[in-house]
Amino acid sequence: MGWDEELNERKKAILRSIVDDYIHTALPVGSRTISRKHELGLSSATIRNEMADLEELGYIAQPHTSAGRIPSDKGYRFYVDNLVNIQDLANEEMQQIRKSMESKMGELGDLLKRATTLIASFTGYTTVAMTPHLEAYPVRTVQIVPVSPHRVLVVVVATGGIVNSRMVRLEGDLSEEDTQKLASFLSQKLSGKTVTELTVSLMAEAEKTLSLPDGVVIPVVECLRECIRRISHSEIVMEGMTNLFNFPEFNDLLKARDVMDLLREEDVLAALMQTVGKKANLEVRIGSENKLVPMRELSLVTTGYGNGQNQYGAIGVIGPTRMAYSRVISSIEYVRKLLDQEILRMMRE
Amino acid sequence: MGWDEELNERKKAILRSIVDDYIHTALPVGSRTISRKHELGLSSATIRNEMADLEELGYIAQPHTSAGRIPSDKGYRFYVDNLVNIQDLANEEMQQIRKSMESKMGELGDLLKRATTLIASFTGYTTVAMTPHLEAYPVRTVQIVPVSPHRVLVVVVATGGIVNSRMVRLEGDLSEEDTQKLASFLSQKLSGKTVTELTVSLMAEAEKTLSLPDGVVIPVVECLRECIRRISHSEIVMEGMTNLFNFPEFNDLLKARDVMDLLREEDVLAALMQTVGKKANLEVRIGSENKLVPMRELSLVTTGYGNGQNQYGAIGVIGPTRMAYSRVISSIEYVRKLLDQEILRMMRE
DNA sequence: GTTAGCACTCAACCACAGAGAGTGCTAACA
DNA sequence: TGTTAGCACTCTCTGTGGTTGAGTGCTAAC
Repeated sequence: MGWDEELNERKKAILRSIVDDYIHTALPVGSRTISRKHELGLSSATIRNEMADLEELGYIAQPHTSAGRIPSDKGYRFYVDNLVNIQDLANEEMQQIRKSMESKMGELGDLLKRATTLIASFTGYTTVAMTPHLEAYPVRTVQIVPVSPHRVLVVVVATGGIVNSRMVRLEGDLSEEDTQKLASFLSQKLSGKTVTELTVSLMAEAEKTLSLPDGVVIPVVECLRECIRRISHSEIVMEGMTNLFNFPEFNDLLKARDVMDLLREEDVLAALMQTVGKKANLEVRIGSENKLVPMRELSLVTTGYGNGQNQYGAIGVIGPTRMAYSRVISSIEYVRKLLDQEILRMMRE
Repeated sequence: MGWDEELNERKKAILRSIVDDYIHTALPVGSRTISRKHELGLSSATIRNEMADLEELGYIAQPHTSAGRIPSDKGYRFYVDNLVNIQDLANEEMQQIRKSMESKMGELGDLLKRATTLIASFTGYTTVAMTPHLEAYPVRTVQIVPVSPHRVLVVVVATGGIVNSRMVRLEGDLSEEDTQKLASFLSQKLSGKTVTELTVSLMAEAEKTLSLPDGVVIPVVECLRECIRRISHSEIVMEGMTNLFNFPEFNDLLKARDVMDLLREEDVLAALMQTVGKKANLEVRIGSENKLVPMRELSLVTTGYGNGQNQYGAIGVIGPTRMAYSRVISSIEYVRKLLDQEILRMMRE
């Protein structure tokens, strides 16, 4: 990318000024504004000339002839890659986040929820988080707890404090002893497995090996399958959805609806975040860089999180392309750091 | 209420026409429209006279001098109490609902979610449901499942298939045997209790009676408390939130925001629904009849549900005061009937 | 008691002018 | 040669005034 040569220092400074200004006014910014507000020691005329160049190169655009310039997606991209100054959060802010993240009896879900809420309130945008996949969490044990004569609670414990349980009704009776047998059989078969190997053959084997009463194995295994599905099915947490209404770009009710509809669809969000999950690093997708059509006017800042090895969920911030990238990046990075630590702690236990 | 005398048959017919018309056009309805569309055999002039009376009595109002009339809250109230024709759902519609509600391995949460989705899609409004209180579900047993050396899963089973479980980390060791002892102690103490009697004295008693290692009882009881809190804390399910955007009354972005903010607050919704929970019957709150300020321009149709005795949750439909009351009432009533049946079935097992 | 007719009201729509912000271009300047 | 002042030009935005049309209330006739 010959970008470094394409723009001299002065052009970079002007582009930065335009983006910075536009990010917090949402108004096209003119040459005079820049020459006054930002101390570049240049007259508006000079800046006009440079802006004409920047426009020709595609970094900025004019909504109409007599308006100032707004950054294009390419402009934002350059800004994010080369110009943005990432400032650490203020000390009190970091402290506030740390305090909120410290959990006494944390389960992963709670923790993520808190992290998401924090980022949403610190950035003022919509924040989404996804829990890790099943692959990240091999099954540790399966327990079966008798509840009433014909009902048992199936509990699946995976590594990392992940638990899911579900009640199931049995067709036949199940003695205390048989319960035990079935549970340890299933535990043994599934322990360490990360993939759902709950095939028909497993059921057949269970029925043959254990000689249990009819109408017991199938419901239990079905239930187990559902539990594992729930663990593996990445859960989506979202906070600050209505934050987007604060921005003038969504004053148009039609656009607002589109975005709302997008955010309402958990599947879509999940798909969106899944593409991130594998990578740990911070990623910024600006406007048209997004594949999803309704996201074309939005930016998405994401990062994976996890224990530093292979298990990753993802967090993302969604806002207008005119996004306070600096603030978003520093917030999300800091929260992610703490999140990683907490998870590591939880896994170790 | 001298309403029956206040309005003669003709006035009632005209009021009904106005409400019916306004409900599906959202446009102020004029005298000519009524004399043409609805077959009352009256000229527009006559209707104008009657409308002047209805306005004086407060049933309808004029947005401005040269506009038609729109119903007032009082008008809607009269309509709902005296004029609305509740029509049963079509046979295919009922069948569709029945099919969706039939659950194979139903847990209450799933069932409610499905019911809510159904009503939202049948009415086109926002639908909210609340799970029943704890009082409805006495604790049956407490189970403690060992997971790893220092971690156990606490499971609370209440009547009616309600289960909640939560992982807790222990400070000290807990043998298999002690686990058993503690669980049966807690089960015994809490069984049948509907109120959380998890006082400090209980912990003290447990520690004295059972002579367990340090750092075990307190975390477990804390965890138990949390489980019970979760069961008792009415959960809110909502569907079709964005449906409201379809209505012109929310074209104003400011109003839309207000409503969104209202709906986002689970606590507020919970409070709203809780006032309904105790009563089983259908209730309609129109506009200003609502206590909550942001609800003053909305209507809320609610009904309790349960097993016919004392345990009630609630379902509600939220929409503009200009709501298709007939359709909403028939939908909600039908779903509630099925829901009651399902719950009764679940409780019996 | 009902209806036709008429004058009146008022929101909604449109056209148009003026203001203001910002530009591109030219010519002067360092 | 790069920078700047000046100027004509463009285009949005705002406010104003006139017109249209729906709907009303009132009066007088049926």
